[in-house]
Amino acid sequence: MSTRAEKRAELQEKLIAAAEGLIAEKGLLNLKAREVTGRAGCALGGLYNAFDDLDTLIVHVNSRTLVRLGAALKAAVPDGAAPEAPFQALAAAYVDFARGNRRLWSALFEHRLPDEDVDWPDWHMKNHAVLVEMIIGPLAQMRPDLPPDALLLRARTIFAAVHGVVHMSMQKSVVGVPRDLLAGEVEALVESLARGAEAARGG
Amino acid sequence: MSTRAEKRAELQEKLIAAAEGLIAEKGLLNLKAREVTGRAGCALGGLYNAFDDLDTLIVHVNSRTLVRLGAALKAAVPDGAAPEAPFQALAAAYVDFARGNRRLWSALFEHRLPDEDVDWPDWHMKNHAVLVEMIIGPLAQMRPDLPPDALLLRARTIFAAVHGVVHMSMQKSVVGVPRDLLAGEVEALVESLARGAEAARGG
DNA sequence: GCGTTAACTTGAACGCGGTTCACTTTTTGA
DNA sequence: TCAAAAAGTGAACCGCGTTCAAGTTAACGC
Repeated sequence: MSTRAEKRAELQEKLIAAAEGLIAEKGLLNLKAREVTGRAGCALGGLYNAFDDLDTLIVHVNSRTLVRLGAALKAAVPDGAAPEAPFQALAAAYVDFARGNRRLWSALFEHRLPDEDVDWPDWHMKNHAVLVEMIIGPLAQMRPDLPPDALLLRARTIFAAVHGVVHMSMQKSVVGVPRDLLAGEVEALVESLARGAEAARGG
Repeated sequence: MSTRAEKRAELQEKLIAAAEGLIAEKGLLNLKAREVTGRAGCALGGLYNAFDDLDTLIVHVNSRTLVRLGAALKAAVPDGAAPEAPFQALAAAYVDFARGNRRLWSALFEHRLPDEDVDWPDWHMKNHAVLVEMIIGPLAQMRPDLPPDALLLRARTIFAAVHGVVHMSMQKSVVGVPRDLLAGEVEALVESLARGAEAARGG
């Protein structure tokens, strides 16, 4: 009976669940190691043989959130490919997810690694890529003139543009769009982008 | 001789300058009270009779950055009003400022107040508003059909969209546009938005 | 089984860093 | 010139991430 690896995995799971719950309740900024281990039912030090440090634990929570977000986006576009509709569906689903998972979603972008120039683990980057990959398909249909690398680039830009509007609205930033008008503004933005793409393909 | 207010103002100025320099060099995350007061030439406690706390000092640095940013944007649009040119000029100036003041610019958006639901001082909100107000003028020319409040809303959306692209590119976010391609992508985005607005005015 | 070893668990202790505080020095107003 | 108020000072406080020495438990060869 290899209880060793099992118990380790169990503890990791409990810690991730505890951290996830605490972030959802109180925000990433108020996440404390002692509270996480308390809720997970282990000693303070236990965190540090399950994970390298608190940051790593947060990355795991974020990856889990990204998986859920990816699933929500996939569910939003019904696979029957129409030319422009997927954009609006994706954007709307993104807004919905952000609103329905405010603090966990914020944690995705609030979290910074302590050292500015070391980068994230590969598997986490892969999870992030999902966000952009969903856009590439529909975009390729609208812009058959663009080569693959330009498509990827443009997809990132489109994602970042939509994300920017959502992000500034969600943190009640001074210049953000009021929350109840967010969906409408994102829709207008996406329509603009779609029209712009249309025009660019033609010209 | 009223040295009282003078010396207080001098110390505040030295603290702001010190914090500004340290943020520019090492980033907001690495700003330490002891280092600030050290550089400003006062004791640790001195910070706390010049400002309420370190957060307040950071807000002052940020406001100063916003003023510089506002000036850079104003300088970019030559006051001779053309219909679409100002958008590209503003966006390009925004990109330039962000690139040329990376850490101070990042600090504008990284900084969070400890309590999630108390809001910023009025004067700081006013400084922030500048970002959006610059957009309203040109936008009003392109969209004479929109009433003032809709213009303000749409200006916020446009700002947030451009900002989002710049932001994700500047922090080397996983899904961000590579830095050297940023200017081009922002230009393409703004062109899309402009075309979209054009089309919307017509229809 | 049994002993040895390696891994895990634990909570006290460490170190960093923002904030406070008792104390001294300076400025103010009469 | 003097009492009261303000500002300056740095040691001490405290929250919090991380480490560590000690005790406990699983793993594996015999």
